[in-house]
Amino acid sequence: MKELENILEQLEQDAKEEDLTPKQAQILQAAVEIFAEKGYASSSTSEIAARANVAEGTIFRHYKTKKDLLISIVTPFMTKFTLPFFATHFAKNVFSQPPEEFEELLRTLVKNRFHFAKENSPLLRIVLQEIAFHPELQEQFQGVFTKEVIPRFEEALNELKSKGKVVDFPNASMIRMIMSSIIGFLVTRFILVPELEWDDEEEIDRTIHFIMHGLSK
Amino acid sequence: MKELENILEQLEQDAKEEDLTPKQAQILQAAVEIFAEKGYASSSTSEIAARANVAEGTIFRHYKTKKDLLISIVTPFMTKFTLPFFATHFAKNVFSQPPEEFEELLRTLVKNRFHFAKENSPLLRIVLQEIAFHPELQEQFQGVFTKEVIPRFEEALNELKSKGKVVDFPNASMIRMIMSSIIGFLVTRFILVPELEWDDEEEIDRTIHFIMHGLSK
Amino acid sequence: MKELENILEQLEQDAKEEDLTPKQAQILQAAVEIFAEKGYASSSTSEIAARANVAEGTIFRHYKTKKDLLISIVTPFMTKFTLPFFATHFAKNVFSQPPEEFEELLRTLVKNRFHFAKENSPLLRIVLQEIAFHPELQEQFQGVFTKEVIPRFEEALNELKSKGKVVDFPNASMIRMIMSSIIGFLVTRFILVPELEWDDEEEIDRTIHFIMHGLSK
Amino acid sequence: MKELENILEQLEQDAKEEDLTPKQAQILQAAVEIFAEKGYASSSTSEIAARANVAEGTIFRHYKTKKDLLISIVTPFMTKFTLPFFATHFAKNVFSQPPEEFEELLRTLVKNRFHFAKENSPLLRIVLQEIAFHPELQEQFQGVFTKEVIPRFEEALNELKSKGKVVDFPNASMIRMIMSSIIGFLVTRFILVPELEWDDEEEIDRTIHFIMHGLSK
DNA sequence: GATGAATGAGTTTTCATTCAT
DNA sequence: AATGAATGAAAACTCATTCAT
Repeated sequence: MKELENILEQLEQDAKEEDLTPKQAQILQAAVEIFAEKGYASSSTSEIAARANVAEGTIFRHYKTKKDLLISIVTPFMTKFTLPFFATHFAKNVFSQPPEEFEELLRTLVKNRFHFAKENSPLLRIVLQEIAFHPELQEQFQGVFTKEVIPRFEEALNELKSKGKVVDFPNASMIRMIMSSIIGFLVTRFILVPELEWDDEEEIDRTIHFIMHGLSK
Repeated sequence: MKELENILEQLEQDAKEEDLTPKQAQILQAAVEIFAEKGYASSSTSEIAARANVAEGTIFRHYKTKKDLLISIVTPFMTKFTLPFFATHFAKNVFSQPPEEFEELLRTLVKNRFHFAKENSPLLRIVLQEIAFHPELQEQFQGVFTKEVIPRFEEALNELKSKGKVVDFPNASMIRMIMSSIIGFLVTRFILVPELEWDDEEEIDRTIHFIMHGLSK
Repeated sequence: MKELENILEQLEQDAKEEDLTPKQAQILQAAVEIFAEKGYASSSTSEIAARANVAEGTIFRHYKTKKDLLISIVTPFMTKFTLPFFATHFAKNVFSQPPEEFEELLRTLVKNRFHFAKENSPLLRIVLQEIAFHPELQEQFQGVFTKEVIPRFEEALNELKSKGKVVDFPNASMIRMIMSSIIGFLVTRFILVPELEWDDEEEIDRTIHFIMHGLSK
Repeated sequence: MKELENILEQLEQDAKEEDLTPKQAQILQAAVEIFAEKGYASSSTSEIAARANVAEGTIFRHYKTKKDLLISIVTPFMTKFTLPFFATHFAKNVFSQPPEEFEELLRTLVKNRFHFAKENSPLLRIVLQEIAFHPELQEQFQGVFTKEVIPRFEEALNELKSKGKVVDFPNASMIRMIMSSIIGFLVTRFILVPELEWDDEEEIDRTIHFIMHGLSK
């Protein structure tokens, strides 16, 4: 069972491998599109059924409620987006490296998430819009974020601080700045003005520059 | 007719000055609260009416549609939030000043918007959530932003670049970075974790530091 | 107090002579227009108020209910339209005359009602549409019609029959035929295709011809 | 799939043959009754639902709007009522026949439409009341009437005129007179005073007499 | 007399969900 | 598994009428 970056393609694959029935995959596809277009609350299950070429009842055979459908869509995205923030295949002690290493790591991370966002921008949109209103999603996110992302960030930042390579701000502030810059970039790139001609390589570099200099003493 | 920073207090004032009937002010109050809590699409006019102590029909006497109500709430906020980004009371040629001046300007700007956001955080929330789904709001924002904010930013950035004080990135990128940092801060401060004990002065300074260093060569 | 054929002009006159306040006249005017356009049930008092340049409450100061307003409009029209079907100024024994006289009488009658309909086509329209649904109107009409119109028709028809000038159908049938022809003409002329270029004189003559020959043996 | 004259019975048949669900047929039945009683604008979908023993939502599953329901009711009636005015099963050149033939044709036509009106008087009522207010209905009627009815009438009238059998009025006038007489009869018979004891055969003959003599020189 | 804000009962319409087939 | 007709609760919205000013 191959793992794919594009969650929608993953769906098709899952369908073939019978993790999902084909109808189920169609439903998820349609739901992602429609949720992204109009938001969860303004999307109707009947419209989703229509776009999925499926009877209205079929949705509820697979997902007990509409909310269930949302969660089934958002959960895998959230884990896949957040988890590999410092993915397991990075060297364990990547942060004991000199700061150029940190920059390099950051660059990899950003490129990484960049491609993921590119492949899944409707999902990114859904998460950003809906997380505010669904405690279930917040908890999920909270869990993954505080358990996986924060600790690794802190590890890295503490290391850098101890070497005097970065300014001595609270970790929370620094993480916020880094995340704001990255998410601000992704949102602008894929949601606000995706129609622009972007030089993505350059823009990533600029964002890295901004973060690295921003954190310097 | 005094102008108030807090848009909700402004409502009460407007009501007294008969720009608005008292019921109308109650409706707006209630709508802001409920829209912020559950989002526009999940808010029902009947709930708004109940919270406002008003008959449901009364809402529609003053606002032809529910969407109308949203727009009546968001429009004044958007202009007041965006317009004074570089308010007219700043010295006209503030940007011909040395870069310390820019930093000072930025600090004023951030404090400025910080207080506005503090006073109006439910409105900030509403705008961020709803702008994605309502073309009317997008246009309004677009208009005010490209006409008022962008040109002044560009003026300042060009000046700084010509003096070699900042890195030579496209203006659009730089504006995005600055805005991401500010908005990321405001959102974290007032929406994501408002319950935290924040040292606001310090945090503003850190954010300024991050932006100024981030833009340096 | 002059009596006018055009009921709307009559309104203005009444207003001047203080039978009606000016606002009241405006209300009636507006109501006639709107009732004729969309029908009683689909007309809203607020729209009437708007078109009359009057506050919503003002309507109800003069007419206790919306239905009241309808009746105030329809009643004078109905009496004026039906009553003079064989007006009092016709010679009492007009029907003891030879049949050429009947034809002449019919012609006068039709021209008469023709001009009245021309002046008051919106009212004609309102009556035709609404009489079906309002027992009050039906009673009124019934009263005037069976008391004033039928007896005179019968008188005339009996006379003609006794002279062998017309076919011997039941009076009810004959009245129906005559009325269908006249109303069919008026409705076509003023309601169905008023935009056509009509040669009214000719058309009236044709209608008379049709009725007279139709009733002949 | 038999074709029935009574549109309501047709509904039941359609229901059995699964053109319509049973609930759908109940809805149409109830709607016809209620529209006829109180008029379209004064009928509420909730009352229709109640009379049809159906949830209100069920109406909207089958008919997108209340107007849609009206149109679904009126359209088949209008075609069935108007189309066979000179039905295709009449001999093609029926009008090249001597005038007795025309009278016979007219008689068939009237009896024809008489029975149809008898079976469907509520529908007749609805059409007469509502056509004035719904452009959609007007267009439909216009279409069918000018395409099917008028040309055949004209053909017949021209033939009769050329033979000097009838008076030389414009066709439009003659058609109006004929139609007024027929519709005036049907309306009186089935809508205005259906409770009367009518001798229908006789009354049809009288109406034919009236028309034929009316059109004579 | 005139106003127009306010009402609340009623209207059309939507929609997630159920269930018999 | 899949369908789609049916539901009923709730949504947005309308409107005749009242009433304080």
